Amino acid sequence: MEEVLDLLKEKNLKATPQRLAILNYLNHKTHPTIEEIFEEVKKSFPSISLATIYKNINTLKDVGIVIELNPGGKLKYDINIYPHFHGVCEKCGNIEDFYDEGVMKACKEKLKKSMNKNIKRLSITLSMVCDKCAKA
Amino acid sequence: MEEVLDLLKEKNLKATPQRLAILNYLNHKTHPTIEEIFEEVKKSFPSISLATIYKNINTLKDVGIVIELNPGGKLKYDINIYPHFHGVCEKCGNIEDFYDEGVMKACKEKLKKSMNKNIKRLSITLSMVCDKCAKA
DNA sequence: CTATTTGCAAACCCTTTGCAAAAAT
DNA sequence: ATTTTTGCAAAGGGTTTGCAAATAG
Repeated sequence: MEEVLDLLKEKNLKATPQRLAILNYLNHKTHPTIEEIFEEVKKSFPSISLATIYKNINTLKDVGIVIELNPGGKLKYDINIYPHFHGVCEKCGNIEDFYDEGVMKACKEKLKKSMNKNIKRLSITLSMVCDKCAKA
Repeated sequence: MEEVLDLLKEKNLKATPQRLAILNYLNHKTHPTIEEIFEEVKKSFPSISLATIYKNINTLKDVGIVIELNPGGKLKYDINIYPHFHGVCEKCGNIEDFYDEGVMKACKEKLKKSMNKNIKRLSITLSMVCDKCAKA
C-alpha cells in the first residue's frame, strides 16, 4: 500500500479514504464495472456516492493509474501497473489478464519499427474462448 | 461496392439504401463518431433517424463488419476489413490506421504462444504523438 | 489556511425500445 | 408473402455538474 501513497503524491492527488478503498478494491478484483466498484466500496463507506466513484475513476484515468476497457457491454476498469494484455472471452465476456513482459516488449518493438514513431502506451486486447467456456 | 453486397448477403442482412450509405461513409471517412455518421448520411437521406444509425452500427458490429474504438472521449467506428492497428494521438485524440499484415501476424503468433489459446480477433491500440502535433 | 474532495440532487447527455408503416428478398 | 428495416417519439440508463460542507496536506 506504500507504493500507492507515493503514486498518488507523485500525481498530486490526495489520499482520501474513499480513493484508497477504490484503489484497494481494484487491486483485489480485476476489471470491475463502475457499479461493482460502487457496491463493494459502499460496504466500507455506506455513505459514499456514485458520483464519487465516477470522479475518482476519471481522475485516476487521467493520470494513467487506471485504464478503461471496452470489451463490449459495460466499461470495465483496471489498475495499470504491470505490462500485460487482455483476453476477452467471446462466450461469457470475462476478461483475463496475461502477464508476459517479453512478449509485450517484442510486439512493441515490431510495431514501433512498422509505424516509425514512439509508442507511449500499448494496449493489446484479443478475443478468445476461455477455459471454462471451452469445457462447456 | 460489389464486395459489400456479397458481405451483407453472407451475413443475411438486407441492403437498404440507408445501410449502404453508412457503409459507404465508413469507407471514406475513418473512425467517425455516431453523430458524424448521422450528420453525413443525413445529407443524402434527410429523413434518416439517429435510431437507424444506432441500429445499423449495432448489427454491423454484431456480425463483425464494423468495430468499435474507445480512444477516450466518444466511441468511434471503423470498417473491419484489412488487418491493421490503431494509433491514438495523445495530444489531439485522432486515430491513425497502420496497415502491416506481417507485424500483425507476428504479434498474433507471439501472443498465441504466450497464452496458449486460439485467438479469434486481435486488437492492438497504442498511444503516440501524431506528426501534426509533433511539429507544433 | 488553501486546495481538493465528497455527497447530494438535478441536469444532461447518449442509447435503446416499441410500434406501425415501408421496403427488401 | 415473409422478414427485416425504417423512423418517430418516448423511455431508459449511465455519467456529469454545481454547490456547500467536509477533509487532506
